[in-house]
Amino acid sequence: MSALTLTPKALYEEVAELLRQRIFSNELAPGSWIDELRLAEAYGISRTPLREALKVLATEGLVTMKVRRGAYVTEVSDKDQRDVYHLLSLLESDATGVVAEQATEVELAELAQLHQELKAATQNTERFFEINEQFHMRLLEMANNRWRTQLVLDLRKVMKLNRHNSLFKNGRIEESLQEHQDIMDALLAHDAALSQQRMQTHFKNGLQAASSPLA
Amino acid sequence: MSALTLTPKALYEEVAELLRQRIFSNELAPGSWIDELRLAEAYGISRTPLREALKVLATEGLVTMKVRRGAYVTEVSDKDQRDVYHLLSLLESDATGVVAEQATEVELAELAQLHQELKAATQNTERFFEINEQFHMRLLEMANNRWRTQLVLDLRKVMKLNRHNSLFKNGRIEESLQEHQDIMDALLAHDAALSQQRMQTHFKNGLQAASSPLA
DNA sequence: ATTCATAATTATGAATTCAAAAGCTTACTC
DNA sequence: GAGTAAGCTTTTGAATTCATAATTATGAAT
Repeated sequence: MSALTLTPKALYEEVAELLRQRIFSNELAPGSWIDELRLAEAYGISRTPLREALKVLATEGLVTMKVRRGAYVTEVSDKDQRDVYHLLSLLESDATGVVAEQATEVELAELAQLHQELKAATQNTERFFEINEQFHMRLLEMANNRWRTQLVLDLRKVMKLNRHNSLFKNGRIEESLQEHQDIMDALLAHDAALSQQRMQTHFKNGLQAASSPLA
Repeated sequence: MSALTLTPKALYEEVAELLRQRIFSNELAPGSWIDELRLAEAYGISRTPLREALKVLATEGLVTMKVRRGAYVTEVSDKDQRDVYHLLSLLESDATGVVAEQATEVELAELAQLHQELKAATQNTERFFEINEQFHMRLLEMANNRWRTQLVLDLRKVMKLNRHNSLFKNGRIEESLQEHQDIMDALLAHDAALSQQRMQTHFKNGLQAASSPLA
């Protein structure tokens, strides 16, 4: 028997997630205004939960609210992009240090497993990207600070506002994989400082790879 | 002629701020449920903007929403407290390094001025706390990364959920002031690494001072 | 007296309605 | 033809209304 309706997520939450998807897919482009009536009708709901969702997205920074004008998708400048990326680097490197120190062998084995899957996915950009994100998020969870995990989740959302993120500089995937290998090695050796430093390098290289900050 | 109604803040924003105040003042204690009808009546508004405000606070982490149950003030455990504090230390130290490198002499003079005011306020705990916060926030703004500033703002809100934060271990004010002096010196010398490290020390000592993490 | 079932009450979630501001169209002036 | 003002339309903001889940109260049975 399957557990249906475990916690029937609130409607406004579901709508918020739908909107995020449309924003990340660029269907709702940065700078474009959000038509409440049109969207509510399209989703077959009233404006009330939609407006609640918009306020959540505004707090996350994905949309900007103007009084009596409505909401538009936030435009992130190149500087914003770099600023957010800097914070991701800071937070995730810190988390990596914690994991190197505190993770159990079982947890490290799980990361190693994800790393293996990553290795196997170098031919499939989409899948590589996906597993890469899994690896990063799983590591964060192991670092066991829900606030940091939440911050990183939110910041990654903002990064996704820029569409050309999913493109890759030539050879970046191989480079990225090697960096992951280096990180993995340092983690398995429980070397906190080295793990942290290598994660930092990983991010630094990701930024230099013009348009693929998240791999 | 004064500029009234510059941007007549949205009602839900004003309500959110009122709720934050009540939460920080412990009038709405952690764990207690929020009665929408009662509050809306008390504020003389309908439930709609109140509910929007609650969703914002939920995204900030100040309240927790349970489907079909409503919202209650988030309870932050000791671990949460430490976790959030760790992130504040990380983010603010990083900002301090940036300021040491990039701040103009005019900006540093402004910080020095705030430091002087801090020095003059050691007899007034309330005021010391206030200026201390001003110093930290002004420094953050100078570090010029609006995303980091926002994160710190949100995290500091969460810290304020714990009431006994405003108490001070004996002698902590003098200690804190000296640490600020050390930070100020390093900043004026444009020594990024040292500034950063001293800010980290400042936070570390703040945590050890049992119940006064933010000074 | 305690427990369980059912009815009444209350509170939340969401749709609908209403008010008012912003934007747009049209017509008029120069 | 450009500019402006009046009125019309659209859209947002907020109150109200409605539906339903959750809680509390009531009462019967063991």
